[in-house]
Amino acid sequence: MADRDHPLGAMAHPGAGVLRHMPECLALPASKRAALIDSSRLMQIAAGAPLPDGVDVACLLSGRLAVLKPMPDGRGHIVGLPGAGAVLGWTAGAGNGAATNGYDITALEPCELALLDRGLFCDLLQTLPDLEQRLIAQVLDEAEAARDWLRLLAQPKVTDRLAGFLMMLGRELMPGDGVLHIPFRRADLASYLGTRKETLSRAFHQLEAEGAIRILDPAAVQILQPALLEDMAGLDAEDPPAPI
Amino acid sequence: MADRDHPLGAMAHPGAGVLRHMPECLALPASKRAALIDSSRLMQIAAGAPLPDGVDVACLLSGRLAVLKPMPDGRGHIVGLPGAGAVLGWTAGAGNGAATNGYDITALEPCELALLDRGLFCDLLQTLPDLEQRLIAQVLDEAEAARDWLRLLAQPKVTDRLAGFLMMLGRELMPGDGVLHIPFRRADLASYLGTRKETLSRAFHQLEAEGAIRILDPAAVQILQPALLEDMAGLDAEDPPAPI
DNA sequence: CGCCTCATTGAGGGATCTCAAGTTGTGTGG
DNA sequence: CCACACAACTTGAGATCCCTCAATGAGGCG
Repeated sequence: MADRDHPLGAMAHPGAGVLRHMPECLALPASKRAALIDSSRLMQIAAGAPLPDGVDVACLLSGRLAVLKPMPDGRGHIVGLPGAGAVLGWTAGAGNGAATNGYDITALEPCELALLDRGLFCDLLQTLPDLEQRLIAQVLDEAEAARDWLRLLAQPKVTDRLAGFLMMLGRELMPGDGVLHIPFRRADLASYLGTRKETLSRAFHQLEAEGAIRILDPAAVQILQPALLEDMAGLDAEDPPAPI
Repeated sequence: MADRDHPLGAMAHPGAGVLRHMPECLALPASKRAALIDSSRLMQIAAGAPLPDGVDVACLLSGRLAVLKPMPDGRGHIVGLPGAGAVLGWTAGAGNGAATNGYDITALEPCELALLDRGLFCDLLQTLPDLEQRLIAQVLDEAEAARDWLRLLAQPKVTDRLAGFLMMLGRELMPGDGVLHIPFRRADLASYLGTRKETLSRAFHQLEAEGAIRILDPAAVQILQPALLEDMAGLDAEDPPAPI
């Protein structure tokens, strides 16, 4: 197993902080749970920092990550925004490679990760079909989310794509006051949305002019009319309908 | 179990045709395999026809399907193009609903499906962890493919998106002569690629003018310069690089 | 302050959308 | 076989949107 003098491995009760947040997708019988928690270590990642190498199986306790697909030009393309409860690296034994399966993973906010022992976790998978089913459901949810991104990017107008992006970002991330923090620079967000930073900037200000949002600073907007954003992002009626 | 007088259930050796094509992802011990094949029925779907209601667990033996995510306007958005070997509906027990999990599934070509017995299949899943791992790998591959679609749709230019689409469509579907059948109407394909049918038509003819393809008829093109298409679809160098 | 990065704004040209008309191919009925 | 209707694709023209290049703020840092 890994060394015990990990940056955060020396704390007196390694499982205490983990236990407090352990997500429901890892609900387990008490004995198993205790063993898993006992073998876990807590890792914290600063906003903007990448997932360190060597992370094997891990569970995201708090914060939000960005999963980027590496591109030939050295940058990445946003591909998913897993939140608390996501389990990383558990599929590696299923035929893939490392914990991140070849993706770049970066923290969008300060994140807490529970590093789990692979051997123990794989044992749990084999003995608890229920756990495996929950993790499969998680993978299916991620695939579903990727398909929502597809629908979003298929909007012909940049302003509509931005509206959809804000809705997706806010769906699980927005506090009550409607203030949404945008954890991307303009150039990166533009790349994800299939446009350029200048056009994206204009799209932000157009949404503001239409009263849908208010720009607090380049990295934060207040959602004023979610319904308006949904309209722009959603349906665009076209020609007469027809089957394939 | 289901009735035995299914349109194709009355054939003398229901498993014979299935056995011939049974994909490797369903490789099983001989006895299990025989039982599964014995309980299966063969279904054929014409090109353009939707997957009939009531299909539970099924394995695609030949042909290609389109998975469409239903949209508010009644049309769907293309979300995946599973080919032979895909297993449908096996995740329903994992928390979701029907065989198609809420997607519209349509045959792009004449397809052969093996309809499997759910109870038997679930038993197999529980007793053969290897099988489940292969199916999980399949789900992960689908998620991966959805992410490729994301990259494709993030291209700012319609011609580039079309080039990428042709590459994706041809990756597993192209015969040796490079003639690619396009199983979508212009308006639908335009919707999937985030543009309009007129612009898409012009993009096709631009690709032809550049010598990358030759338009045989509206539903078939010959790929003349795959490398050129890859270039257009692939990398688009942008501003100076930077982390998130 | 100088220097850097990032966001914004402006201007011009190119790409795309939209509406409209023309073309092709197919099936139907005489 | 031909006339016709119909659907899908193509082409054209003008308006709009977007990309590109360039210049200007705004903020952080030595």
